[in-house]
Parts: sequence; structure tokens; C-alpha cells
Amino acid sequence: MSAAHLPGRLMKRSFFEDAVEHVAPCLLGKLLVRRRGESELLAGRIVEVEAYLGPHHATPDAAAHSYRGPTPRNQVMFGPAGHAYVYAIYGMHFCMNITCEPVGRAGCVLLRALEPVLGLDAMARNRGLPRSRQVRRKDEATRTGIFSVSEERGFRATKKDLHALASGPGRLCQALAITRAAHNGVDLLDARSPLQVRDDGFGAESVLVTKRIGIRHAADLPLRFCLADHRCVSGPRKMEGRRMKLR
DNA sequence: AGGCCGATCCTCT
DNA sequence: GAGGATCGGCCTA
Repeated sequence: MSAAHLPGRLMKRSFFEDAVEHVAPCLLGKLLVRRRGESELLAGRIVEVEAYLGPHHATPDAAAHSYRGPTPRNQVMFGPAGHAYVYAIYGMHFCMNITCEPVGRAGCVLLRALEPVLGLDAMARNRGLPRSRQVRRKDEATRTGIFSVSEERGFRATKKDLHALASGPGRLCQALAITRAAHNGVDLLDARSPLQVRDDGFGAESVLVTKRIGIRHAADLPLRFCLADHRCVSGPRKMEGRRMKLR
């Protein structure tokens, strides 16, 4: 498969070499593209992320894996920007981050939720979910305009079905078949990579900023960013936070 | 819609 | 040896 068949354009390295708390909200709306084998293509739009601050930062972030400095597990975080940091958690899930900031600084963005865009059947299979039931009506999500694409031949997903595919950091890795063994350290900005971040020109507008989910330390930092009102976002429906316009 | 629970194992102390 | 950037099932409401 040639790169010409992939949606959008590869992102530039400089985009990720900035402070992580600035990069994180700007990642919303970008595509995570997964190529597998000769023909399989999966893609999802990033709708929810969290920033984790490196130990160089003025604000201490005890929730970050880099908090106590480099270890064998987190060494990728201290390397160049635009690479995947994938780790295993609770013995049964993977989480994927994108490294940010110049070499030596370990700011990282955790990907928390995707809106499925391409390869929905394969995602359902990867997740061990039944192929989405057929819906008689025109895809409700697309009709309401909440979703940008989310429909392809042979798969008509309800909002609930879409949410089950890749909403949550563990779920999105399972949906795209992302593992630590195969993908930790992969360059996301290389056209030959099995995992890429791409920009198809989607314009994110209103962003909701809240506390991060599922952590004990530094729990009050406002470092979770999601597309406001997007149904594929994970976590509690109503979460306190402030709205922010991008750019 | 939200809270509690168990599964399961790697990483760092 | 403790605990974790989670998930899905089951419970109450």
C-alpha cells in the first residue's frame, strides 16, 4: 500500500517539539492511522487526550511515568518527539502516548479516545465485539453531524456502538492492535511506519479542559483535553471544566 | 448514570 | 511486595 492511499498528510516533527501542555489540545481532530499487512487500514480521529509533564517542568507531575527520571520502561519518553510510548497496565491493557518536546524532555500525550473513521469492522473484531448490528435508519451519528465520518460500506454503527470501539486508552489500543512489543518507540511521522499521526484538515473548535482521569497523584492539574460534546469521549458524561477555543 | 469489584502482571522500590 | 495513566460486569437508582 502506498502512502498516497492514507488519509491526510503526515504531521511535522516541529509540531511535537513544543511544550506538551500546548501540543495536547492541538492534537484533537488529528488522525491516528494504523496499517497492518498489505491492505488493512484502520484510522480514528483523536477526540480526547491527556498531557503528562516531564520532570524538567516547573509544575511537578507525580502522575507522569517520567516523574522520577529515566528507567528502562520510560526511556522512549526522553527521546525525540513524535514517537509512540506504549506501556502495559493492570496486566491486561496497553496505553499509547505520543512523545513531545526536544530530546531530554519527557513531556508526553496520552491518547484516551478516538472516533472510529476507517476499518470499523476490523476494530470490532480486534476488540472482541460482535460486528455492529444493522440499523435500518441512516446512521444517526452522521445525520446529526456530531461525527465527521464514522460510516463505511457494510457497517452502520449506532452512537453506542462507536463509543464501544475506541473510547478509553485501553480500548483504542485494542481496537488498533497496538502493543508494547510491536509499537513502543515507533516513529509516528514516518511514511513507512505501521502507526502514523496525520492531518486531514479537520478543524477542532471548542475544547473542554478538565482534570485527568484515573490517577492518584497530581489529580487536580487541568491537563485533560477533549472535543466538547463529542460522544466518543470516555469518562463521566458531565465533567467539570472550562471551555477553550483553539488557536 | 454512577459506584464497586475482580482480573492480572509488569515495573520500580 | 505494592500498586497502577483500565475494563467489563453487576449492582443500585
